[in-house]
Amino acid sequence: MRRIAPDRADLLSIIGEVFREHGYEGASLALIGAATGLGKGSLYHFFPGGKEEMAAAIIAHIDGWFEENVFVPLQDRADPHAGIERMLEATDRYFRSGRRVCLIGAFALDESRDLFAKAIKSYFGRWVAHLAEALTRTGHSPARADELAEETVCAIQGALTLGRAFDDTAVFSRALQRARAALG
Amino acid sequence: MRRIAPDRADLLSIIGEVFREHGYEGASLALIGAATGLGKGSLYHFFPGGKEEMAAAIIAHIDGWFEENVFVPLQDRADPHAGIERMLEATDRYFRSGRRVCLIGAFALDESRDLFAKAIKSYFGRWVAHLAEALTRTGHSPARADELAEETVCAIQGALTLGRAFDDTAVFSRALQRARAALG
DNA sequence: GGAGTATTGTACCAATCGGTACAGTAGCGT
DNA sequence: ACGCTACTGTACCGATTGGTACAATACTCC
Repeated sequence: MRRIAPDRADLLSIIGEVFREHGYEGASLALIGAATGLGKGSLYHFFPGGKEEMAAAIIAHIDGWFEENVFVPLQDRADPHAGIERMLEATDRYFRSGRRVCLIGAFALDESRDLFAKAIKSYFGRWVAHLAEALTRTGHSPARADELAEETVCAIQGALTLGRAFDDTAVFSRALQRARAALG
Repeated sequence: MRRIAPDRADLLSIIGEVFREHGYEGASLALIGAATGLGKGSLYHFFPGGKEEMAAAIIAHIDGWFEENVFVPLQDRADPHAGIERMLEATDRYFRSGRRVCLIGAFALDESRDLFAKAIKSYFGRWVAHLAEALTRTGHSPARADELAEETVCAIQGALTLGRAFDDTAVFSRALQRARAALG
């Protein structure tokens, strides 16, 4: 009966979009099934832990992507400026220039935060910490680097919210431009 | 059978907290009933349109609060600096120094945005626009004022997200301090 | 105190929720 | 061709969802 042989990464991406669009509560198994083309049988075969395991796997998947494409570049000791630029590019790519919303940010807002608090805290914590370290390498004082890093991640998250509210991707582009100027 | 005679504002505040905490989908009538102490009979008496009417009424209620406490002060033509300071104080008060999350921002992220798109867009739009006007009065060019206003509202929204992720109200306080410095 | 309205609890509804059980099929290695 | 595992569809579960109906009670004004 196998229709598609979806590798796990594809599956996680699809399910991730459902969570992104509808939130944790709103993402029903019916919606997930429709989006993936999989019945409950298959879904529970891949994720015996059900919805909660799906969400956890997606968070881990996103976390892995950021680790590789955002956090690792920031640790470039040779050229911190290049690392920061690569982070901004990866961020723009990931959020599709503002067309996409931050799933982990959305989870942070409502009650689903309690289920995934550790992972959420770790994700944002590493983002800020690695950016701050890169900024100290570009010559900023540790205190100033912490401040700038937190400000930048706040600006990105806020721009995703406002961009979505206005249904206008330009908000996100402008925020990234400002970040580029402030960090450069 | 009447136990309490809750005025509508109190009722909206209580229900608002439920939506804030659980999101639109997650805020079930059972939760709302438990929080307010009202049965379905009463709830549907006050809000014949059900959950959607409740959410719309809450958005309007919040909108009204911001209109009065945030947007009107920003329109102070005599002393724009004082208006901006009053906006920052009201914002801090409203979000309880970061302990509270922005309901309208949360709605903007998930699918419930589609139901309330107009109201959400208007809320953030007026916030940015009135702040920008105040900034032109303090001597900024219109272009620079728009930029600063958008940046500030993004920073506030982002700080609410990060503050909640870290479970740390200091994130929000620092963001407001930065805003104060940038706008002053 | 009586009439009329505002408010309430309860019973009920079909639909959907997340989750389980399981028999059956597909695909693969041998 | 065989057996084993991976995968899948379907039927089903109890609980909960948002919503309706309505009779009963509380309150208000005359």
